[in-house]
Amino acid sequence: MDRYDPKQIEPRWQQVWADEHTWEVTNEPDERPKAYVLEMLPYPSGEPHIGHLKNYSVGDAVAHFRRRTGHRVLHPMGYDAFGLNAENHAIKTGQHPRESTEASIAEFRRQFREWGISIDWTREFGTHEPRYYRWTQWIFLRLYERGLAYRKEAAVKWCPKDQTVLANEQVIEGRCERCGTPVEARQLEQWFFKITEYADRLLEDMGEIEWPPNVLTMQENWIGRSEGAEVTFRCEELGVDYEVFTTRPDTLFGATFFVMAPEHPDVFRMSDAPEVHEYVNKALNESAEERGDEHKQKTGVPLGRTVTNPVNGEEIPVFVADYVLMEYGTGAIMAVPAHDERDYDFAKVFDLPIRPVIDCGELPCTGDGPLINSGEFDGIPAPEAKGAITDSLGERGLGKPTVNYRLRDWLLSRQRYWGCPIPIVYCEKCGMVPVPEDQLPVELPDIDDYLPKGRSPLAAAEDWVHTSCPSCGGEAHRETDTMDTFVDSSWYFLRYCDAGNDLAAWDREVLARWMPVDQYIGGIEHAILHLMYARFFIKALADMDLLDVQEPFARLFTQGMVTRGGAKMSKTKGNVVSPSELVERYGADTLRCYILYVGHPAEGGDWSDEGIDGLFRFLSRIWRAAHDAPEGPVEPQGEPGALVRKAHWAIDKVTRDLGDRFATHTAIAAVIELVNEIYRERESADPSHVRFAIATAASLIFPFAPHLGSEVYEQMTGLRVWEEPWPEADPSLLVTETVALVVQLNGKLIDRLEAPADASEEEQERIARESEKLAARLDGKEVVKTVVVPGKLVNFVAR
RNA sequence: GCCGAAGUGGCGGAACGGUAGACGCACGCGACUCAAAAUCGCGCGGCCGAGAGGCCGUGUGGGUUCGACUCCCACCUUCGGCACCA
Repeated sequence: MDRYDPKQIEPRWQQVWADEHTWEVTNEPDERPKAYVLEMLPYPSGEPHIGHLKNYSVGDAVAHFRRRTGHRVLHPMGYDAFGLNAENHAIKTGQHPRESTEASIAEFRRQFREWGISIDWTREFGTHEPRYYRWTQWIFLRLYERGLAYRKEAAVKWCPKDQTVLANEQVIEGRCERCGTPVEARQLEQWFFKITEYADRLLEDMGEIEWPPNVLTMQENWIGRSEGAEVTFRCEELGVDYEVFTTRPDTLFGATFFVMAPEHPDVFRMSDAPEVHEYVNKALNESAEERGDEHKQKTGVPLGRTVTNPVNGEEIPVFVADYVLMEYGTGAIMAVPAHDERDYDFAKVFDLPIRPVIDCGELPCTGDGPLINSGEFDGIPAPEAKGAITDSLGERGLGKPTVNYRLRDWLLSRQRYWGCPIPIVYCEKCGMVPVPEDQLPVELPDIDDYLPKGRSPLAAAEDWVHTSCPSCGGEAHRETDTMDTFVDSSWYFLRYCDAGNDLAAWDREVLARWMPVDQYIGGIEHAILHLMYARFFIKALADMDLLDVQEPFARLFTQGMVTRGGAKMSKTKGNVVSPSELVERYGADTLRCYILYVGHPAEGGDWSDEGIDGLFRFLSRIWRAAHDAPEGPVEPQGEPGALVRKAHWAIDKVTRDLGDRFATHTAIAAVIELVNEIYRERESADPSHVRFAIATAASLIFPFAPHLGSEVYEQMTGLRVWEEPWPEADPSLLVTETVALVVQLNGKLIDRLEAPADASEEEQERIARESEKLAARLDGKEVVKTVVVPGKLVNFVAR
């Protein structure tokens, strides 16, 4: 071999790592600190794309770095295997989702090996395997026992194309997250997880995790906690009290009407008029998109009734209007047109009184100011008045402080086939009965027709559906909905810790040895969905005394999305970049380095393979330097020269970039600089220095290009680089004897002079004053001030 | 509309308030070669200048500072999240 040939190098090292089980770790404790490094598990559909390569390249660099800095690293892999893609494929082709999914898994596995990712394969599983989903069902039953999984009829989001309900989190701008179809509202009985019970703890515990602030903010906004008051408006004619939620009890005196959502159960009780029925029906049949259009003019119908404003006894008219949402607050609002834009618009359309009660400028104004037209509260600043008015209502039993959330409970049932069955049976006598633990898993039966028909395709598997009641033995039928795939991925990281355990989902002690995940790595698109669900699961399981952590992921790194032509890669758009061709052409090491070099991995960007040649050249240069290297020891002999200093500089730079800030791009750039220096100095420097620099370059590039790193390091030292500790920079070699002292005049660079690195401020100033350029530029001007930055520069301020 | 991030050469991108453009791509020149590729070396923000050198330059306008890509204020543009949430 006389040129760098990844086709020879890469398979050889992959074989070594497979044969020797290099990346496997046991669950036995040892003296090293643990590090659980995890990338989000892939959703196996087709073959991996370049975004996967980026994700696992980042994670692998971290895993290697942690291993070589003395950690016992857990770095496992699995597959989020249930889901709609495989099922839709089955509808088209008749191929069982299991077959297409497992074919895809085989391809992902093959490529992960081809990329040289350092995975402990003994812990691998797919979430569609009964040995895994048995425990997903077990967790469901624990949540059920605790009242955290429940069935309820509610207005839910329905995707007419996928023929299934969706969680709120899976509706993006009124459309189905998966297929983009506008969703419809339906009144259905469904399974929910009570994530709202954890809203406050999901917020509070954000202080305990090191996550990107934008992700925390997104979750915070999603949870949408707002403090306010619950206020009672009584309808005397009906003799019914209606509660409303408001964040602005200070504006109560300005409430001039009252509005109910079309879904509010009491609308027809208020008025049975035909126009009311017509309006409600129309609103209910509108898509979320149509109804939510912000430019739409306000519509509504008066209900011919009044309710009493509790602060002043005023009778105000009641309307039904679709701008009020049933799912937030109580589904009814007090309307304050002077201080709420929506109420203002509505009042304008229906010519309702607009009464300012806060002196805050032009109406409608939502800001603060002193109260007016508010009786005894006049003059009080609005923020203060909130409490005062709420207290005064409280004394009369007509209001109290309360907190509301935007977050809704997690709707987890899906009317689809390819998912984890919900382990519940319905018995005519006993009602809803959980499947006993020893009868798990409830296995997914094979069926012929995958086409959804508004109910789960499982309902057609009659032999499977008909069963006996675990409680009384009588006739019963199984739940035919399956679980949202986000349930599967909300606990997979726990299973990796104890993947082979057939007796339990995990052994608590083993779990305690690995959890929490020290470094989690994945796409920003999961900022809310997966990352919030998993946090909820861990908290719920901790409350059941089943594990010992409160947060699953101690540190999170979100990589930016790789796009193509400005769009997210997808098979339907036909813009997927497949890594396998590029690996074929350049080798995995080049591609891995390239994707980590084009920019900080947290940044997204449009894919272009321009520049990949440069990284191939760079790795070739390392290889060739080693190939042509002189014989001898790798320990630098004699006085360390520029090359040895450069090597230590690179060690320091890569260590800081990788350890502190995931700056893989500047870390690789530092190794490139070192290699450039090797080429400049290799004729003139001491041979041992050259050898040391080459071995150092191999050692530093190893986390990014593990095959080449191993190859060159072995060639130079006879050792296996992954068994060697991470190099340490010698601080004495990071400083030089002389520095280029910058001379500035009024903050502008005018000269550079050589000065001793340890020169005192006075000496520095004296040296700088001798600058000929300074003298020429000063030209009679007077220096009025001198600023000295030790070891760096001297700035003369002159007029 | 609200919240957040970002605007730097032809391109991807560097730069604890202290030498703007590291490193790579593309491009140009040279060496090697019969030649080409590969490789090795050099150059490469703009303007003026034969050169030495000078002036301008980090989205726009202001401010703080001896000194601002970096901090503050306003604006413009792009991207991401949320969006009739009371």
